[in-house]
Parts: sequence; structure tokens; C-alpha cells
Amino acid sequence: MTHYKKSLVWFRRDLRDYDHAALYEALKSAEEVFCLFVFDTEILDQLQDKADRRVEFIWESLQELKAALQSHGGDLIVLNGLARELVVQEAIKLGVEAVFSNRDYEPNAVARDADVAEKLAKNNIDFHQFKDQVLFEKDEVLTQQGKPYGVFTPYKNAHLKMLDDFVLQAYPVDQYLQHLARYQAPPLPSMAEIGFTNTNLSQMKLPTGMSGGLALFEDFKERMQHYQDARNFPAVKGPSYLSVHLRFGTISIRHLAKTAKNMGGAGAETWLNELIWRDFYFQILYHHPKLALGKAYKAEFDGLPFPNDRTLFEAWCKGETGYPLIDAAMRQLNQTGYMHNRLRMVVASFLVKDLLIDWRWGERYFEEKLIDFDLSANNGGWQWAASTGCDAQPWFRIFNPITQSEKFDGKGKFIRKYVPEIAALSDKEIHAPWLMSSIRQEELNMLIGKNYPAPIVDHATQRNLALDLYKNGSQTLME
DNA sequence: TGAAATGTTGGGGCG
DNA sequence: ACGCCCCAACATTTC
Repeated sequence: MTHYKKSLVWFRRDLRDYDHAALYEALKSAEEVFCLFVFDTEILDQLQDKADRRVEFIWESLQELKAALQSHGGDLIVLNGLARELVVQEAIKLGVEAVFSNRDYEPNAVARDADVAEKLAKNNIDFHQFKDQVLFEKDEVLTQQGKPYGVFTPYKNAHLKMLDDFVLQAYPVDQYLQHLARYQAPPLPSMAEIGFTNTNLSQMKLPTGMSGGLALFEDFKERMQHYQDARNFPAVKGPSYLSVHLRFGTISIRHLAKTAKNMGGAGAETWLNELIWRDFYFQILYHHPKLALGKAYKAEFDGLPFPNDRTLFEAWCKGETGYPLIDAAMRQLNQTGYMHNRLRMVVASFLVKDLLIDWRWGERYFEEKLIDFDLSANNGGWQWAASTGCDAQPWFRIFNPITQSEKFDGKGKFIRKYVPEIAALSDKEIHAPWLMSSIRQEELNMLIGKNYPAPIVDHATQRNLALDLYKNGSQTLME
């Protein structure tokens, strides 16, 4: 790396000051390093709801990052505006010779970064990007023929083979912190100043920032060995709840993977697999940017004639389908911005194969609501459920919302939390309340169709319609 | 990281 | 004792 007098680190989805590739490389190669984050209006202007949990998560995490950099003698400049302009302007203003950032793989980000690189080059400022948010880069895990994988299992095997101590090594940022530029940046703009209002994030008890990420991981480490068994039951504290921290880089992926790998055992291996799924979908999106444009991975499924009934869609969104597990899951999403992973699969299958609604509608709704939303993983998950994706489930594989409920929330604990109006039903009744006799309904003062919706569709009927739709609707390519 | 339909087997009730 | 039927339990195939 060339030696620089002054450099700038542009933080994006890597909001931490340890084990940070770009920050490390910048500090190592320059005498004075400035730090910048931009609330990018190109992204924020698209958010309809100005009470957005993600923006608040970022905001809180930035506060901590700024304080941490200050405690090391530096500071964090936080701006609000068009990132592709502001980064260049700020670099010129500060008189830096280079800008450092970590690579982002979403098509919009790739385009933005190419633009920034070009503008910087015109001003004779270098632009360096690094691998940081993934374990392996888009082109590091390839088949024997040098092509990207499209199936998870062989990808995972190749990935695991390469996952050694060198890859998992932390960047020792703290060795070079004395190279942080001594300057004082303006205070963080308030939520109001960037055009947003506060959400109920603090009530959700979701710890933010680096400290939040590490605290969650400390807690999860003790549960990791049980992950394999616990992860499927939404009423059980099984997952790590780190997805949002991975999204914004308030935790280091290398630190997580290294810990899991060293721990070993079935639970840690299963969890490590989930981290590898994340890498898998990043590289899939990079190699297939059409996925970001609403295209199916499998082109023959691009034009499936979904009826797309708006009333059914709205019932799904609100959690008023009459299927308790579906409703509980959707209400969890609406109330907290999070949904248990098992339930993401169940509600996705229900939307597509019971309500016969285009998976893109569900994908968009998740994009709006999920605090841990990530384009690649969200698209991958939806296309998996809709059977249109790479390595997706076969189209005739359809979840039964009642069976799933009995299997994974047998005692109805999760359902009762989010659908309290049916809390009084027995463990048996709660999965399909419409089967209760009218006498029983009156006894509980819980009339189906009045106090809780009757099922908006019949699963057996819709299942057959879905099978027909997929059988007849896929386009066979002409010879 | 399914579920339904269909097929097979075997125990027990019963004439 | 035996054959027959029923059906649960399990296995296989089909979607």
C-alpha cells in the first residue's frame, strides 16, 4: 500500500472500530486518518415511513462509534445528503490523498462506489476497497471450472475447506490508532435533522452498536451448542439475534465464525452454516444482479400468473389470515421489525402457495419492515420459498400452516404472545381454531369470524391451485 | 429447511 | 383354529 499523509475512511455497513479492514489498512498506511459516515439521501428518501427502526439503529450505533473514535483521539464526521457527492467533497475539503472503504455487493452500492471512484480519480484521490463484511469474496469460492457455485452444499464444502486461521484473523486496528487524525467533528445530526422520528427501538430491548453486538454474542455463545435443536422453535430463545448487527457491521463476521469454528460440535456447525448461507447469497447476488431487479433466478418461473388478490395480501400483512401461526409471525414482524427464521419460511410459503401472491410482494414487505433487511439474503429466502431461486425447494413442496404450527409451536406459546385474543384456547385448539364447535366457541366467548378471523382460504384447496399454477405456469424455453 | 396420497404390514377383534 | 376385516403404523411415491 502506498504511504499517505492524509486518508479518509468512509464507514457504511461496518459501524465498529475493531477488526475493520478499511480502518486498519487506512491507519496502517497514513499518518492522519479521518472518519466519515453519510446518511445517504439516495437510500433514505425511498423510505416512506419516517419512523424507521433501521435508521434509528444506525443512529444509535453511530453515537457509540463516534464516542469510541473520540476516546482514541479521533472523531467521526456524520453528514446527511447525497453520499456520492458528499464523500468526494469531504475528501477534497480535508485534503486527503486516499479514501478507504469496505466493499458492498448490492448492485446500487456497486454503481455508487464506481461513481465515487471515478469522481475521486478526477481529483487525483485514490480509492481503496476491502473485503470485510464477508468471509469470502464473491470470486474466492469457485468450482473446479472456476465458476461461481449455484448450489449451497458444494459451496459450503468448498468454503469450509478454505476457512482457515488466516482468513479468520482479526485486523489489529488498535495497533495503529495513534494515526487517527486529531480533529473535532461537529456533533451527530439529530434524527429530526435527517428527517426521521424516533421509533420504539429502545423498548424492544435490542442492544445497538458494537457493545450491543458483543453483549448479544456473549449471551449466544453459551447457547450455541444447543442452536441446532433450539433454532426452530419461535417461543424458545434459540437464535443469536445478531442478524441486524451483521447487517450494519456492529459485529465482526470473522470474530463470529472463528468462535463457532473453534467451539465445534453440532450446534456451532449448524450456526456456522447459517453464516455461510449469508456469504452464499452475497455472491449469488453479485453474479446475478438481475435478482435485484425482480427477476427470478430460474427464468422459466419469471411469469407465473399469480392472481395477486390485494385483500388477501392485506390480511397477510396485518396478521389477520385466521391461521394463528401466520398471524402471530406477521404481528411479530410488524411490532418488532424482526421475525423468527422458521416463521419467515412459513409465512413466505403461505403467501405464495396458499394465497397465490407473487413472492415479490412479500419480498417488498419484508424489505419495508425487517430491521435486519439485507437484499441478498431476503431475495434468496423468498426465491427459495417460492421455488424460483437457486438451490430452491421444489415447487411442489408446500408447507402446511397447521402442521408447522403443531410441530414448532406445539404448546402455542408463541401464538399466545402475539395473538392474545385466542390465548384461552387449548393447546390442541389453538393451531386451527375454526375447528372448534360453536358451543365451545360460545363457552370461550371466542367466535370465529367475529373475535378472530375465519381462515381466509382453505389450505387443501389452495395447495391444489398452487400445484396447477406452477405446473402450467412455468415457461418452457423453446428449442 | 414438506406434505399428501398411496402402498404395505401386522396385530387384534370377530364370526 | 382360521380367515377376514379393520386400521394403526410405517414405508414409498407423488406432487
